[in-house]
Amino acid sequence: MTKLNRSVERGLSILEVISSNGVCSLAFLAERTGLPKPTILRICATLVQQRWLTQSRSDSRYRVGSRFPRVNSHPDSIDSLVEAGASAILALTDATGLGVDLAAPIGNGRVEIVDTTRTFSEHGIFPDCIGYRPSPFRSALGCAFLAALEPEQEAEYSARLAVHTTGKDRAAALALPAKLREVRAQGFATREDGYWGRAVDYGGIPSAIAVAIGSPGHIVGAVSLIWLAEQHSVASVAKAHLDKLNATAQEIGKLYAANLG
Amino acid sequence: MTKLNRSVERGLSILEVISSNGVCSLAFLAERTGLPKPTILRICATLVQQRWLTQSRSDSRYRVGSRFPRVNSHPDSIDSLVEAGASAILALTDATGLGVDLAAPIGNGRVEIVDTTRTFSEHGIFPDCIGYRPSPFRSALGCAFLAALEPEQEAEYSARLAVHTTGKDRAAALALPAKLREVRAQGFATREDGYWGRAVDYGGIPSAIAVAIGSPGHIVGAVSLIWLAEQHSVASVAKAHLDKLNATAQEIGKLYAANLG
DNA sequence: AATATGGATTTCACTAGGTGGAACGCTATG
DNA sequence: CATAGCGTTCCACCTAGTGAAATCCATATT
Repeated sequence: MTKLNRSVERGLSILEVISSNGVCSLAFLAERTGLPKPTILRICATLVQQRWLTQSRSDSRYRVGSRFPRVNSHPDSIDSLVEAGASAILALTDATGLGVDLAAPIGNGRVEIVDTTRTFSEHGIFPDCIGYRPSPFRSALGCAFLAALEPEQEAEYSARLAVHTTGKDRAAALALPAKLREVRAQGFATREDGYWGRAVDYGGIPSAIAVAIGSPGHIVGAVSLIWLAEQHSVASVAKAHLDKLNATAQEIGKLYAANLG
Repeated sequence: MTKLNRSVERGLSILEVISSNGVCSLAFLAERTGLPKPTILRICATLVQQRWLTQSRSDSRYRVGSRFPRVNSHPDSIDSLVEAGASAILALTDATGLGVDLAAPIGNGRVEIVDTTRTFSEHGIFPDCIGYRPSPFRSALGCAFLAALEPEQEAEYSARLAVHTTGKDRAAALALPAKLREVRAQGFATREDGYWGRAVDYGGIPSAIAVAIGSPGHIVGAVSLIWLAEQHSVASVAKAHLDKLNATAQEIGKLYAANLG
């Protein structure tokens, strides 16, 4: 058997973690890959130098770079969505007292968080989530997006997503059809219990509900309300704020369409 | 300065060569990257094991695998094009005595060779080119395709292509606008002198002329005539066969449209 | 202001892991 | 049958990668 190259293996696993999770800190990469930090630092430095990754100047976290052969993403449409959503999500935060996340599809059935109103002092949840790509199966945003798609497109994406799925996500992927039926029935998606429930990353375990933005067959994103699980139940937040969340989604959708037209 | 990781660098350069050139043999990779073959073999074995590459069982050449975050390709439309072109390119070979290549766009401004009539004994040029992605700037097929696009789409693609361009291709990329004007003026595209002119890969230095298939704004591919440079000049082949080449392109375009309708 | 915390980064001695020239086996060509 | 070029294997060499520990640095806490 031909020998393999360990460094290349490690480089690929880092690329895979970043490409499926979006922006990643060194510590997060260490946790996910099980590699020592200096090793990751050197490999990431190489990837950055080759522009497969870029590194944020302020917090030195990594995300995919210009040379990464990405699935056709539409940076323009992401910009439009952020612009369309800016004031609406602030208003929703004011009205509810909760954090609001805005996510855009990135073309492969997944979404990426593109804006947020979270602040640590107000919502007890760390705000540095922009660029993060939550699980398509287990997160509120991811499920809201998938549930709103036309059946054919949903089938195509979920088949493609299943290929790259491992570990806990695998189980969630198998349970997806049931979950999406539930989402459609109740009119909003929820974050799976325990999903990414590392208190250290949030300051506390979060709960969230999310709905899609757009009309069936042309979904342009998703918005969510997010709060500390210990403070409110999903049911109570849904009862109190779901209508506002839906109104916000519709407003953003309209504004988005208007901006493009 | 943080140290870099040489193996990772090498792995990336291999991925880049394969992703832009399509199917690649070990020897081709060795030539392009300047690395010794055993090193490439080990790195490719790693990439194959991680499914970033697949290796053809018959001739052990490499191409992108299921884990490679690929640009959306359209296998269906490629199939249609091959079907639509099959008899037409055979007829063109019969009529001209030259080799004919058929290429389809892969969605990022580049084309991939999807069928050929080349046989070594008849045309003195090796036929194992299917799956290969010729340079968008320097090959006849690539330029014919770009020159036929609408200005906006051409601008978008060439901007995107320029990002990933290095070495000799970089110079060619800068000269592209002039080259495309020339292509439009004379009605066909030519292979750049010396482009991949390694006699060893062809049995001899080839020349080629190419035209696009389709109507402006909806280009579905390109066809080329290819021959040994020492046997005919570009001018003489164009004078003798350009009309047949154009007729073939039109015929394939019509058939393609009919098959889809 | 001082202290504590938890990241990112640097250092450095060690040696596992990668290297590549040379040799091999195979297949197609002449 | 000889040749050429390919992918692949071998293996002695030693560099290039490693990772525990130390250091730096920014932010939160007292």
